[in-house]
Amino acid sequence: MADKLTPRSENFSEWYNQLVLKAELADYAPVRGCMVVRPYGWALWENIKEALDKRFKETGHVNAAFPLFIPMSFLEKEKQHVEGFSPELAVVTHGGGKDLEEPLVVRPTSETIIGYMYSKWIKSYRDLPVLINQWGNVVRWELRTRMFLRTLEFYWQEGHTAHATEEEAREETLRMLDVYADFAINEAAVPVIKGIKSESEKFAGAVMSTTIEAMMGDTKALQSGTSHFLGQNFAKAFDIQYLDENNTLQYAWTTSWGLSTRFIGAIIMTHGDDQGLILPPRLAPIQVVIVPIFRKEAEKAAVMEAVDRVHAELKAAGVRVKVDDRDNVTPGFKFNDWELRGVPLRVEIGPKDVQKNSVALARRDMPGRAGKSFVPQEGIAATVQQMLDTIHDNLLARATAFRDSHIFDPQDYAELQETLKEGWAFSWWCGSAECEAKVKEDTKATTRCIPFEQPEGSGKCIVCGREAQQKVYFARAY
RNA sequence: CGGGGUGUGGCGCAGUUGGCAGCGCACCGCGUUUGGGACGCGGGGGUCGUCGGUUCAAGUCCGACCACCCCGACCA
Repeated sequence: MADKLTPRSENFSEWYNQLVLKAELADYAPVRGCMVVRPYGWALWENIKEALDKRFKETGHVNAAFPLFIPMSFLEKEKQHVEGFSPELAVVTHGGGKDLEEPLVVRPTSETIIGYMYSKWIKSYRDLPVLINQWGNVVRWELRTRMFLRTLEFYWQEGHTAHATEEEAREETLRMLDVYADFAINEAAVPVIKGIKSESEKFAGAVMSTTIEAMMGDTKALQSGTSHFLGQNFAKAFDIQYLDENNTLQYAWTTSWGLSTRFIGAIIMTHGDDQGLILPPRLAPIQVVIVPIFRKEAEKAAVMEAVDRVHAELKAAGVRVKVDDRDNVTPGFKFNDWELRGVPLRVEIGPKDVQKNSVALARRDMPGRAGKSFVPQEGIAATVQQMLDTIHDNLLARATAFRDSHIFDPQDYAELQETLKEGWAFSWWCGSAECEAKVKEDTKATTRCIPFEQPEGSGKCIVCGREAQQKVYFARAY
């Protein structure tokens, strides 16, 4: 169950794969490219869902559920959309033992079917805005798959909104990107950069795509959430029209935004170390594990009394806590086991602690002796909660420092190529697709985003040397 | 779809010249252990990826197929 994990520094990719399996987040399914999300992984996803859902509700959104099957013809109504998605569609041609009249696409995303419904529901400016989110699964027939990062089927949330004006829809797009960034930073301790996708990187059918980009432990970039301004593209394709105050027929303006189980990959690759997973305290399914330690039966009663008392106290304070009372493995084994699983804080209670009315605390973000401290049982709940916050802050600070120390400002194209082997480049870019394509061809790195935060002035494009008005992040990406 | 690799108890693997299918881990039982991955003894578990061929005899040789993993072109 818990034999040695390949060190992260030795082989990042192998480390990731082993970790997902050993920490029991997920397992391979009998179908290529599909995964089973195991209870521990799903509990993590449930906490992600909860944190996001709360934010969606606070910003006025409601949940609904749209069907898994979409008529093939719907996908074809928006030109860019069908071009973008047709290579990766799963199509159902049979049902109930018969050929279907029209093939059904297993949704790769739901803009089309939701657009169709919105055209039925929206008649007047009084019906707007429509702010609906859906939690569900989608299928994209990817060629190359990896657990959580890219699987044929994945779980996500997709928000779909319709507005009376362009301005309002653009505001919504940015508002939800802010929600994602707030979630990533304050719940997952994953630092992200907000920005706009280039034309070649944007969502099929969008006018503008925005993204939060995070740097993984191997310095590759991961798009961790996206929010799209769809203009009137889908409104025109699906005839989403309303009468305005002046009794004039207008097309609505729509947005969509999504964050998927891929984010679990972001958490793993941002925080994990050679010992295994490190889960951010606010999302961890188990925030604190209590390991009882005793030699003889005589010691057991006193130790367990203290364990039960601390357990009850933490539970009452709302801490997600588990007592590891397995009697077939040693405490040493348990330490390693829970470290592998990324539990942020461990409480050890043994005979010495019973004597001194103390417990040993071991924080996961600081392995070994450095992360151990001995604290009184008195006021344990407050101590633990404070420690969980400290761990969150430390994880965020550490990840931010790592990222910032791997973002470079190359001075010429040769330097850019070198830079992209060991981090990101933040460079002036003229905006042309040719320059973007050249970098991709030479380095495999793509533009990740044009960040909202831009320096003053202008510069020369790192590729072609022409005048450039904006800086962009180049990086190898997942 | 191109390149590489692997299919043998749950997992990781060994299996020589074709001749009784093995080892480690995990699992079950008992006992001793328990503050950083415990130990002893005793157990259970396999139509060797599939199909076909060669042979007295195939995990092993030959052929075909299938699956999965890794690396590339596309993507949340």
